[in-house]
Amino acid sequence: MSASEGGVSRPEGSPAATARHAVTAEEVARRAGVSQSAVSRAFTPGASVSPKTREKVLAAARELGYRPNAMARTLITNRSRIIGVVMAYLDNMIYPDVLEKLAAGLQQRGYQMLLFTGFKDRHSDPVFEQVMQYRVDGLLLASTTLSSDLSDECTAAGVPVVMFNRMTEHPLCSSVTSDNRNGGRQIAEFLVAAGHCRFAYIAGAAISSTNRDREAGFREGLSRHGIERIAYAEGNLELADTRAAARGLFAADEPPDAVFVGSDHMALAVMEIARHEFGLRIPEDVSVVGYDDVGAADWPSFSLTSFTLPVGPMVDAAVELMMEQIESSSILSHHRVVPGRLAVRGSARLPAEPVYDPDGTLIWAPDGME
Amino acid sequence: MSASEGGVSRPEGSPAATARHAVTAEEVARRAGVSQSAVSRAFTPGASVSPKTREKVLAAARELGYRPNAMARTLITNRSRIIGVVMAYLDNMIYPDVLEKLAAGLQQRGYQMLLFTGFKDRHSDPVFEQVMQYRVDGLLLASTTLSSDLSDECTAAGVPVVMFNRMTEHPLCSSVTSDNRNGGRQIAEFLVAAGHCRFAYIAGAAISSTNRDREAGFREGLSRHGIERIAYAEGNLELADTRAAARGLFAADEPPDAVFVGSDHMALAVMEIARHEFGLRIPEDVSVVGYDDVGAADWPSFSLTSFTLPVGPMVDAAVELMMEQIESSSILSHHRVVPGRLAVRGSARLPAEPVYDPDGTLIWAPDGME
DNA sequence: GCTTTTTTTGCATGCGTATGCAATTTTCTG
DNA sequence: CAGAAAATTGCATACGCATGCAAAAAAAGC
Repeated sequence: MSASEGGVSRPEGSPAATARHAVTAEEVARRAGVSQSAVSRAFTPGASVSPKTREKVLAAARELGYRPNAMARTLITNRSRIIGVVMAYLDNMIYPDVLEKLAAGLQQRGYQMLLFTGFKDRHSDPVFEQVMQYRVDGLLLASTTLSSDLSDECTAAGVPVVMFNRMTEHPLCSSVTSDNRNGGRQIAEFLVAAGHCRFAYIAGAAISSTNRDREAGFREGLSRHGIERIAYAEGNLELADTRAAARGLFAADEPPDAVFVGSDHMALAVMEIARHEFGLRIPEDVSVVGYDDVGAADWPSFSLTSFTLPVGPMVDAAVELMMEQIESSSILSHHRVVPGRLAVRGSARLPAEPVYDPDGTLIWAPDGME
Repeated sequence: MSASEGGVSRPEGSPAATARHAVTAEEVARRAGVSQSAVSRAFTPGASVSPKTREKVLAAARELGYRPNAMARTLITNRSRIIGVVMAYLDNMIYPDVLEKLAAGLQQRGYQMLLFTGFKDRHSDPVFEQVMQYRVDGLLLASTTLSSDLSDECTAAGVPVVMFNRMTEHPLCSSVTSDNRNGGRQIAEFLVAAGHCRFAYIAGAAISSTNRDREAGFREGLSRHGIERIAYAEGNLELADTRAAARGLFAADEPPDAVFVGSDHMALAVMEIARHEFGLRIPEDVSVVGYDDVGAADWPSFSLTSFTLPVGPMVDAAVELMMEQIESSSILSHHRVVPGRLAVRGSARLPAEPVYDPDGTLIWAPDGME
């Protein structure tokens, strides 16, 4: 018996025995006295097996520590039960939330998640090859887009693509977004009603549909009130850029008295700059409104007025859209827009009167009114 | 030709043609006029193929849109090149960061990540079966632990387990943690040096090794100065619980003048409560110190003094540990502790003199001193 | 040019499972 | 209890690829 050091850490060269031989259905079959087919069927819901054999099989499986090999199954069924999830970055606090809810939703339907992330800035194309080699049953893209070519390849391979929080003009993708345009417009209405006159918009990823729609809605809303001059800067979803953008706006000759920031993630940074670098009071000196309604928006320090990104319903919609396509093995092109609402808090001045959308829906009313 | 509606959304019943027949190595072989083996070799780095045939194969593959089937390969090689990552929740902002860096690190080495998350509170055991069916080459557990039985099962299956930010007494797991104990102690030294006298500790997950070590270090440090009475409450890593814990502490007859909160995630919530519910000034009335040094700790609104969780180096260590075990197909039990340092900001009163650890290392010095 | 050595290639097989089909057993019907 | 119908079972095969082995081709040595 070799002397062995005490303590919790073993020396490098003393690996535990490594069998690395997984138990197969064959072995279970032998043990249970049935055929391999029987074992397979015992593990396939709805297959034709008598309760008696199923029991025998399950018992043998338990004894041997058998676990069906998902890879082998995939080879036969042509279904991996894996969804490829591409999420370039996770900075924006909504994405961890999305990830959790998504995982739960997929898990519940027996699907797993192959995650691709951590390649901020860059395009998704490089990871595409990898994803496809694993024969994912579907592809969910969040915080990123796919080139048109690759999208075609998915279609050719029969892999449905669902874009989350991004639209695409590509004809064979589905997408789930919040009501960005309406959100932008309602924020405009709200700010105008509060009597603001110098507006600014800080963009997220300028090329993304999400940003485009929020901005378009905002401009549309202001335009209805004859306001066309809107200070503009790009935060690019990066905190550093956002801070620079905010500094530029607040340092201007006529600084804005109302800023709509394309996402809460950036809006919080803008608030910090306004207060601590420019000594501005919020909302007395400047109103700040965000979009997404992340958890921190509700913290007293920020109390950020924000338009809700309904993560739960959006994830549900995305999962449904995905499952629908997988189960019917057909590529659809549905675009689901999930409504949100303006969460009014303290970072923006309150209007004196109720505010209505052009279509007549109530955006906000003072306590006790309407 | 059937009439088709215009617009971006197609009616439900009009799926695109779905081939769902992936190109196989066989087909590529035929097209290139070689054997299937040749195709396989053309795609296997280091295999024996002449440049000429490789070119022919690659050309044919490109024309047909061939992509090796990772599942089939796994079946043969017994290597999935997939790491199962279990991360019960992502609330704590360090975890999205971990996820990004981990994905990047694994990707770089040709590995993918099968993510399991979104089952807050519950144990990891239920998802375990799922993970194992996909024949992951390794298992990384963060923000969760595995029962001893399951850990054994991994060993039996030859799957290395690396715990991230958690230790385990199980003999056949590896782990990577920050220097929790030292962190806790340095924080104690720092607070004592600043002249505090009524201390409190708010725990994260009371059962976790991470919390245990941070707390032990903190108590040890205070004990060195004869301080044994420490107010205690559990935040349980949940914001709601944390707020309740903070309320309890600040509402006490003798509220603490220095609070060490087991993680920044909770510490920020504690600051909010202190300021906005109790009107306390930080650090004049109470010092708050956290652990992790998340991004928001550096925001001016918080300026949270915190002990660094060195995410980058920790992830690197975890990946290395994993690869080492996979490549040698042996289960090791290494425990790596990555050092951090106290990031001193404004949420805790500053000592007048430099602060040293018992072992002599400098924890902090006033500007211009030492 | 011919033998020896090295490189390249194809053949055949197996990885672990699902499933159509035919054989067998069980259940039902009268 | 016999016969028909239904349920269960095993056999054989295929999924797409990697790899040992032997055959063939190319390169090297003389």
